[in-house]
Amino acid sequence: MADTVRVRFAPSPTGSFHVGGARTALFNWAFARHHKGVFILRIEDTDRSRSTDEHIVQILDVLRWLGLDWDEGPPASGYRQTERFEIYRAHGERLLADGRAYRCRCTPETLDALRDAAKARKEQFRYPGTCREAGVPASEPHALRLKMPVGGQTVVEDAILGTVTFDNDTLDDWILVRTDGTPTYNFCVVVDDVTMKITHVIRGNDHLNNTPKQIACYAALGYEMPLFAHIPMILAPDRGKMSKRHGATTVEEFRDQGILPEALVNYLARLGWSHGDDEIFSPKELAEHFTLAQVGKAGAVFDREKLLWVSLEWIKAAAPERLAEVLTPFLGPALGLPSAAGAALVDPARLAAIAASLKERSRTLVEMAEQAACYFRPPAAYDAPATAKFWGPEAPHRYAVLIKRHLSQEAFDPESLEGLYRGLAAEMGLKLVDLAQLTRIALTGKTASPPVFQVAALLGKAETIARLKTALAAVERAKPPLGPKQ
RNA sequence: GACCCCGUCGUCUAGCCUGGCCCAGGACGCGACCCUUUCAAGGUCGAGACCGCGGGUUCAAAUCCCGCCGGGGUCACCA
Repeated sequence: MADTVRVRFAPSPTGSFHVGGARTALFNWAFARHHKGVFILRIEDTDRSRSTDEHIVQILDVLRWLGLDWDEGPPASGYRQTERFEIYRAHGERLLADGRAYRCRCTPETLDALRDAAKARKEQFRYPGTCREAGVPASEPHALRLKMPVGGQTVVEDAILGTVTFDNDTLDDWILVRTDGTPTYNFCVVVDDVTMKITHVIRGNDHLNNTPKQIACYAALGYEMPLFAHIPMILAPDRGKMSKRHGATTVEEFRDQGILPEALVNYLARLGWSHGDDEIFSPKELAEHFTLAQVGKAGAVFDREKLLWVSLEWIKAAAPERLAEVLTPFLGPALGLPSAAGAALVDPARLAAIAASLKERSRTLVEMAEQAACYFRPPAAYDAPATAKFWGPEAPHRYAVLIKRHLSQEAFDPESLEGLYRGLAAEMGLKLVDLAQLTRIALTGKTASPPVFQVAALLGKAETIARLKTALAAVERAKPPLGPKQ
């Protein structure tokens, strides 16, 4: 390919950042990186009433969080449509001067009436071209319309869908510039893509029907067309549109749920794209393998379960130090404290060790933080099924022995502790599990936790013994010892 | 309604272009077993798709052709 690949992601800042948008951004990014091209971020904020600066900031934040770095775009100027009105105006004038566009004085009311009439006759409405040859003078209020070709067909050679054909007679003279002088979306897109020298337009399937209109605009302007690639939509489990009703839909929500960015990127990539039987891809591998030819045509249902699996895979693969860092903000909330409180709770090294003990049993950082609670405070209560099963008549005696042995235990690392327990179990004629579960309940309040010896080591000798004593007191309260021990 | 797109296990998908290696492979989820101080993780095995339906073409079709049905998208002086 002689020319450098230039692609863009062009969100409109009118709402929160949807995962569908994230995937479109991702495919563009991966395509650009794969071809050593340029990834451009452009803000489509022509809709001034709905566009807000907060949404723009949000878009930049999310893209950075996802690791989808752009080569051109904000904060540099010139990448927001509101900054580019002069360019659109000039192109509109040129089309008018070339006779490729014309002034139209039909009012929205007139058009609505025509639309209703067409609907009553069960016909599809198309602008009848009333002003096409009317030579409406500039002095009159007017919109600018593009002269669409009459008869024939417009063919879209889509990199994903193949050849898509539209009859020109189903297309009408659409509005380039409104009566108030503002350019319409379809016009801006064409002008922007052309002036930014976009080579491949990779966008959602919902834009396919805009494509023939835009192609006519490229032709009228005398510009070369980019290649188009329309990617399939992301669907809800009922195969409809994804909405809040189905749970999380925005990138921020997944971030708040404790999904790692590379996990979300990985999952989104596999929604509609594949590389053989491979499932796990780092962003770098994505860039390496991504091709439009391997993007599917059918819509893909968003499956939260699989996302969680991918998330677990990335948590398992993450370095403990990194986990400690990203886990910190989740700690406070998990302990019922303000989110800022988490940072003061532990030093990074200890938190890294904690994260390491939790990584293969946490699908999200939220789950990890919840499971980490036992490292920061004694159990608030003992799980009822657990005590029912393990706090038998012999429990007080065993706790007493455990406390005594822990007191005389010097080395408090997992291996030494395991040795202590194994020796003790043999001595008492018990299975390791009989002792281990008692300690686990004392330490965590539950029957499920990371390996107990690891938990005890992380807690330290003093805290471990304190919790064993608390548990002993609790068993005795619940079930007074039966006669003399031994 | 018109136009456009899509249709392989519940879900994501490989295979389709260049028919036979596919009575369809992988992954998630599900079930069983193994491992094991618990839960996970890991390992092994299993259930699960008449390749939307119906016709063709062909010695041979998930793969090519036609029709149908189903789903989705778009039909603004919104983006």
